Amino acid sequence: MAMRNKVSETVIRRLPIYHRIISDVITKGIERISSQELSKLTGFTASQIRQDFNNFGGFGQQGYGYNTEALRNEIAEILGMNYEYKTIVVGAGRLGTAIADYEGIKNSGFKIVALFDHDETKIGNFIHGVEILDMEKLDEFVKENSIDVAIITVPKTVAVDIIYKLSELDVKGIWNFAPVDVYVEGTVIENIRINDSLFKLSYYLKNND
Amino acid sequence: MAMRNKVSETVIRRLPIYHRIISDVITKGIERISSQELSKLTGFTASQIRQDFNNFGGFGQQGYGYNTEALRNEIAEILGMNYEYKTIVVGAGRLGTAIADYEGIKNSGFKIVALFDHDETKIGNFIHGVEILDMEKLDEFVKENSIDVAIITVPKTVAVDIIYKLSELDVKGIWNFAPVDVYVEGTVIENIRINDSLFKLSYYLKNND
DNA sequence: TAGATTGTTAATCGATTAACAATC
DNA sequence: TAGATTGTTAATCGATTAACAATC
Repeated sequence: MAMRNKVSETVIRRLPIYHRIISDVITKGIERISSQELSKLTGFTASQIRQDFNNFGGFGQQGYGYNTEALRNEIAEILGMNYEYKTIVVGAGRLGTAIADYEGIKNSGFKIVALFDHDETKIGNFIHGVEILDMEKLDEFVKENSIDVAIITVPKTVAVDIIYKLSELDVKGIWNFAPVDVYVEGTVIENIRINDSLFKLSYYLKNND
Repeated sequence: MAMRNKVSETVIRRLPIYHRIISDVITKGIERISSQELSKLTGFTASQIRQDFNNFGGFGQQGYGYNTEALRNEIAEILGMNYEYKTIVVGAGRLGTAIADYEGIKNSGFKIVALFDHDETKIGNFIHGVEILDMEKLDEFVKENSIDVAIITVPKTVAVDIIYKLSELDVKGIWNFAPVDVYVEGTVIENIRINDSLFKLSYYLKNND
């Protein structure tokens, strides 16, 4: 799988969907699948699916389709799911601990090594074997353990400063759950605007047809 | 604000962003704003912003720009944020309670009236004044209280069945956090694939330029 | 009025779909 | 081989950007 011209974000957004659906199919013991069948499962057109895959190289075989195992591995490789990222969770409230607890995280290559919080009643507790540390020790910990990724679940008011600081400390990726968009040169930031999705629901509740 | 031709989902997805940013601006006491200034704040082009708004009617004034208060109200109206939806949370684990607890929910017109769980140690507890009820009573409760919206935070394995059931019980909207895509005729379902966003992060960590 | 900025039409760009030759 | 289905080019569609007349 050689990487060529920049692939558009529209395509990247579909890759995790392909990965999930192909994984489901593999679980059912199915070894090959055509773009036609994938179309039924994903709702995308067969043509689009072939186009998407061919951004990264030819994964299929004419007259046969795609081998499900091979296809899943290719997509996992493209998405970087085979790497391990040392990850911390900043903010050990309900959301932070929910995320630390979440099955999907572990299987995706993000290894959570610590949580951080100011609350003294929380410090020292363990969430699924991972300790909650004092927020005061954040800088030191990040430096000493060369942390790759931080998941931000602190309130909006402090989130921005923490993200700037983590960027300076050379954290490479940020998964930000605080409802503010932050962009920092040289750091990959995914802003999760959970609220926005709720408004979308609200819109379609009103304009349902 | 009269509604005309179907507005594309691309536009709808931007509306919550406009709403959030205009709200911030209002907090700062700013009363008018041009598409040019909004462009700087949102990262969308001024032209696109004007196009987006004009899907719903002319909110601005030539030579002046947009009145921030009026604009926010128009967008809130379009998004249906002025309605109140009777909402339940199905699954009172860490994620379910985090969501029930979440500031953003209350301000967006979704009023959480109950949580549901099987776990007897949780039943009867209160999260921010909202009681956790026995999952067995879900059907009865939904019927008697004409629930509009359900937030699903139960595991994947049971999520699909619960969503089908809720649809039959006439719940109008579903905010689904289980990592399965569900579509049911006549019910508005927003599937939140929190995992997919993580994979996107993973991709950009690998292909950062 | 003159200046500013919208609303809207036209031009461009990018993404999706259709079609089919290549080939397993 | 014949049938199936990919990989890829060309056609279409939709979304974004540019431009500017309308007008506050």
